[in-house]
Amino acid sequence: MEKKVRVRFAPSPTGGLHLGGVRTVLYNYLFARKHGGDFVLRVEDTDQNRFVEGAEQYIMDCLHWCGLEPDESPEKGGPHAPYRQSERKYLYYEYAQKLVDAGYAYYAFDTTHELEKMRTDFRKDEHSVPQYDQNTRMHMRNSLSLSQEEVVHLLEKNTPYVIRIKMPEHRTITLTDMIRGEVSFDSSLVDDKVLLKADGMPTYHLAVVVDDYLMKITHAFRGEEWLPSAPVHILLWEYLGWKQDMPEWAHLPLILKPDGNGKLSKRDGERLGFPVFAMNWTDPKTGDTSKGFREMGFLPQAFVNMLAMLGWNPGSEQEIFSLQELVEHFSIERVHKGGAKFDFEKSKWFNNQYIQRTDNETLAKLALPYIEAGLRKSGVEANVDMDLLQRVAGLVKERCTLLPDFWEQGHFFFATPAAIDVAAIKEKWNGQKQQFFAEWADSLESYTEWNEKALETGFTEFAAQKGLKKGELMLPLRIMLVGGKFGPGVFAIAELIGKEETMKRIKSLHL
RNA sequence: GGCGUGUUGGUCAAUCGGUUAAGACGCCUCCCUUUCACGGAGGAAUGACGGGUUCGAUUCCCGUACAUGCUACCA
Repeated sequence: MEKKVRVRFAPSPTGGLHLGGVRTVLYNYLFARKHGGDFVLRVEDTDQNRFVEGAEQYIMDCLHWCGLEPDESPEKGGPHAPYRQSERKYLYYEYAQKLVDAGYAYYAFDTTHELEKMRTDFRKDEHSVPQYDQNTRMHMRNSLSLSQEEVVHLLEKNTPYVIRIKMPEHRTITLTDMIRGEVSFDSSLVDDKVLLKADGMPTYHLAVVVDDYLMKITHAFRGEEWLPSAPVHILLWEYLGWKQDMPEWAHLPLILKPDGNGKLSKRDGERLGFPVFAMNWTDPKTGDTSKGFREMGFLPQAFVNMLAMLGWNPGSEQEIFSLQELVEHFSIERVHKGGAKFDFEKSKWFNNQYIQRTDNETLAKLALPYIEAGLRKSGVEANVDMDLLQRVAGLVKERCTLLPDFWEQGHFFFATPAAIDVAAIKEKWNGQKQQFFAEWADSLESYTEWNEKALETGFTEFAAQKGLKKGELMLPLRIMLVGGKFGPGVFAIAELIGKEETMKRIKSLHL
């Protein structure tokens, strides 16, 4: 019988969750759902120096916002709890010790200074950087180079030590990656990675193998930056005697900066003016806040859809996918090998597409906070009629790419425009027009039917009566009602703001 | 420097050896709209470069270049 699919997202709680991280979550989630498997969230908090308060909760909040809920997590628990590596600390030592006993790993007593010295002393030329490996390990202080008595003595004295893997000399280690196919490494070129740190915590290398085994992970997705250390992990699976249970690997491509080169970083977002994190992230130490897609006004569905298409595509022309559709169409084999430059313009396009497809009632709820904030900012009492907001949302949604645009595009429905772009009509303005509008405004009083159609008909007839071209009057009317050259049809606007307000706005224009 | 990975238009990308090399974003032109958008029509790449293999290569192989990742008691 096939093993049940189990995947995991294993972030370090060190800061905000960026695009690449969310995409890794997404691919994990899609794969799990597609194969009826489990999606586990495991927190890799083994580095006490980099631990950031609140980061774990923040990550879970991001997953929740995106609608990518894990089946097992520190919060939810599950059959393999605990899901926080710091709470699993006691587990790892046993396996590290097992490796030492079997001769696959060794104790190393070197101090930071000794390591630094080795790296300068063994420097072969200007450019090469020596590493702790088969060429240097016998020159260091470890259980391979020291006599057994010395080792025992050091251990008894409680000398701080780490446990390092002993990389074999000449082995070609091959892994079959679901995205890249076969990738080979020469074991003698890989260094003796630290497995267990002096503080008793495992490094990523040990922890990921032990936990993936214990949690019965069948498919391991992670960023491409892990590919170089994959041979260490494969060896560990073998040395621990678990080779038949090793998950299938998939190393995901990186998300790159839109301009220049390199992978996308927090800095790029600040520099180029777009978010890099899923939600706002405030560093508790510096107090600095980095913008998030959520706060910028993205719909989570659009954000997720955009991310899915960054490095994967279904092979068809379809671009808009619900999460359910993504689950149906997703295949890890169609994930790209190469990194993709992030394009914020395309992200905005996705958001606009989603806004257009969202029903007015939902949109009104989403837009409400922005409308209220806008009103408060303009000193108007924020008492928004939800019924009106729904109709407004329907009218302006195709010109909104981000949620705050609902205020930009619709503020004049809720408050008399503060700024009137008189310059737009000043040149062609004259007394005749001034009079026309004054008279039309008065005639509005007698309208029994107040709707777009009646207004337009009435306006057209009135213009004809006065011998004026309707076309010359449309822009002025818009400026009076809206304040600028934008927005939905003028008569639809007049219908919504009502008779009284329409008359008031027309009459208040003086130039 | 070493090792790994990658390279189709400005960007995301289809093509699993034979097509006029899809489509989307962005850009430009036009239509619709006497606003702005949405929507619609159209315009712009010969596939990093050089060798092979093949009747035939963007698609397979090799080299070069470039890009990118790793090279921590960080993940």
